[in-house]
Amino acid sequence: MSERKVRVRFAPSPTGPLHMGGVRTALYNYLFAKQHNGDFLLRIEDTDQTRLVPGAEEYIINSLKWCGMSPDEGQSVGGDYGPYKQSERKHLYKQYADQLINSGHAYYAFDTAEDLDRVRLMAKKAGTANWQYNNVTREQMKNSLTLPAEETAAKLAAGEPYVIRIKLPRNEEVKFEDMIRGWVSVNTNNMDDKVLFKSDGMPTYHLANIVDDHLMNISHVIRGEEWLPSAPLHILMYRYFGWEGTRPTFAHLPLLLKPDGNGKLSKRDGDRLGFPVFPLQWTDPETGAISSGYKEQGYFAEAFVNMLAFLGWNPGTEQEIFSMNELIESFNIERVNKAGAKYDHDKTKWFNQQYLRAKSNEELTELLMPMLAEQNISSTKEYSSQVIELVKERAYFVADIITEGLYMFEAPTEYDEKTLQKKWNSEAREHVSNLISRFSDLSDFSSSSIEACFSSYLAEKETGFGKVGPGFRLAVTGKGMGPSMFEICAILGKEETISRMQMALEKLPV
RNA sequence: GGCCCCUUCGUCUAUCGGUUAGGACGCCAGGUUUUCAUCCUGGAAAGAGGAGUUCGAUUCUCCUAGGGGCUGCCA
Repeated sequence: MSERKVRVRFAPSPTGPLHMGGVRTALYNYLFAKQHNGDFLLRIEDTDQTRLVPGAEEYIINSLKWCGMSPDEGQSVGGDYGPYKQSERKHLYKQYADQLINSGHAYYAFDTAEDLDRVRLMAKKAGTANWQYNNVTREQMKNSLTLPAEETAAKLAAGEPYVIRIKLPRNEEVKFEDMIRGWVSVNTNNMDDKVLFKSDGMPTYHLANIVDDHLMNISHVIRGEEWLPSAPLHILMYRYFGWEGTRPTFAHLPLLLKPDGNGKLSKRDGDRLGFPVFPLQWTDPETGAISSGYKEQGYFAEAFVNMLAFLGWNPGTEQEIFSMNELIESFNIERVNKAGAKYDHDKTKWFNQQYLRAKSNEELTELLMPMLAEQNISSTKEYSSQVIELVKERAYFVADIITEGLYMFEAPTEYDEKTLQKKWNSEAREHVSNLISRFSDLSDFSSSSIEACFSSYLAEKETGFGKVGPGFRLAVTGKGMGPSMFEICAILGKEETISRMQMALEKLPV
């Protein structure tokens, strides 16, 4: 049973940007494939031509790429089972729908959309629950089951629009084993005769999905829980097609939920709650509205992926930081939780911080240099690296190094108001002035040397750090808090430090 | 409404019948720090409720409640 090569697919619909829930589904597919030396495919499910959004397909591909989950096969990469976009496979599906009609498992239905609307409306008015086209109501509808054969033939010959619906049996228990949920069972009386083939000549998800998974030799279907209710339908379809022997194993993933309130995480929650829901920034092609992305917000792809992996799965150990390779090794689909998980943005930030700290100063320098250039801040790699070492511990994002330590690159242009009022007085000015001359005499302007000089000054004046420190910091950095002043000054250098102190004395009268 | 799935600290979760119910995020307190951040130490914080099975249930079964999903010629 386990000789079959693992082949999984991520099959998004290009109706908009892929959100983080979708990315996690892709991730679990990817991890499962890689740990079994299998294939990870990307198939674009664009059977609903009315909902296509320009740029969405490209966005999906770019998102997977950013996350480090390149498909082995699929749209944009090719492979032996292409094409990998359903609209390009359109010609394939009709024959399979016909096969089901011929075997008595499907039928033509001629009810128009308006007919159905009317019936549903009437049912609603009559106070009955949602009307369904099922093994009871189909008797009252216009289809090849109720119409005389000649009339059906005539309608088809006349080119009258029709759909093909599956014909579900009455009162049959459909059971299947889900890798995550165990046995799931549904009675066909609670299911409806889903449309398999639409009047526009395109298959619906249900048909295209089953046909393609079969044709592409998919071994495991790992998808979101929203598909669980239609899984029994799919099970039945595999049976009716005679493909039960190679039917993929199913795994339905728990959903990602809103951090507050109820419901699944949706595209709107990001703006409402102040965090991105998309991996990459997205510009709506129609409205021009911009939705922020994790990448643009400064998250490392590894941190984003690590966070997503832990939303619904854990290794059972206390390790939380996992590289993609470690995830591939440790992932176990049977350890995926059943219940939905609320997204926690604080935890995401924490993950990013962990990754930031794990990076070497060299790596961070490479990331920082272009950001500095963008802001027209000139600096050498060597100098930047020193600043990184200094402020790294207080940063969550690479950009924080600039916002936290801007004064390391540029002399302050403004001074913290609160510190100014509380700590800047004639005494503080006096100390700064005195320190200027002390510093001028220093030949060794290292952190320890500055500290020694500073300490002896305090001793001499018989005063404490609290009397001198804040004004000193304000003069040099413009801030009321920050890293060690001695290290700041050592990195800035003697000349710059003294010049800033002099500037403060000029600009900040008491 | 119907059907299906789910239910341990605020959040993500560990526990595969016997534990002082563990960890992480966040929060609080103390320590370190001239300051802030970091870091260290400590703390508060959970088995939805009710039956049953069992010597013993967070763990197994059932019921109730709550949450989620689906209920389209959308995926």
